[in-house]
Amino acid sequence: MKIATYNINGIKARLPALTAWLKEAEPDVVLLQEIKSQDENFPRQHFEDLGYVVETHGQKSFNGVAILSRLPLEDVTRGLPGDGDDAQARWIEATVMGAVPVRVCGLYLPNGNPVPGPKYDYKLAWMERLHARAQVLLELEEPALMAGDYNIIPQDLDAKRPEAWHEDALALPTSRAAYRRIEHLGFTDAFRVFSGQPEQYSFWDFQRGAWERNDGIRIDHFLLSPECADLLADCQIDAHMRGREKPSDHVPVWVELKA
DNA sequence: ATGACAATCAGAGATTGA
Repeated sequence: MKIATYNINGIKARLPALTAWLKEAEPDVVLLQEIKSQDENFPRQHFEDLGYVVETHGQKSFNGVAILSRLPLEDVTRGLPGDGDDAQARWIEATVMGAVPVRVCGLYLPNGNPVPGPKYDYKLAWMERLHARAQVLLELEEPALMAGDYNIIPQDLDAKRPEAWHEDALALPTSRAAYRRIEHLGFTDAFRVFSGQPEQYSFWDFQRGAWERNDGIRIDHFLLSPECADLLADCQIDAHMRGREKPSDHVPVWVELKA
């Protein structure tokens, strides 16, 4: 089972690039972030014609997450528990019914800039809720993963110019500690299982020729429960997608599970 | 210190992103 995460930065603008990638990469499941679309405007039929079932959790203009799956989905839920007043669409869950069922959570973690301020407070509060949800998932003792745009640069290794990010919400010690606190509950960063190499990024700014200079950061992650990590066969970043026509600023990251 | 780039909504330019 091949499961991918992809911050597409607008479903409407990314339809050609996403469609081409689906046909090339043939993922079974795709967790999408920043669809920037309301549910009723999402091009559902387009993906159904390609063989995917579609579940969305959208909002107008900003944020929004979705799941595309070639396998049946069960028990779909929307919204990260812990704040019924949270109007931002950043979390969707479903169980993928493969040979081994896998609970998948697609997430778009708040950016948090500028620091300090209400946006950073929201980021930290959201990560506290994520920690609580992660604990519940672990207690199930079943294959589960949380994947998406975490807006966290876990280590200096994950940035071309780490010093440029040290005061930023993506890499502040407080941000990194909140991420590690979740990881250390017992989750595995799937990408680092296979590669300790530097210069492996999932995001490059549109500005200043960042892609051409490989001036990137690794902020799109897969965290796997122990039962899911036992199924892990591969994890790769499809960096080449950043060089395509009308690319997103993020590229797909995927895992292969023996499930 | 600022802007550069892109997407959205709207129908110009502000807002958001990382």
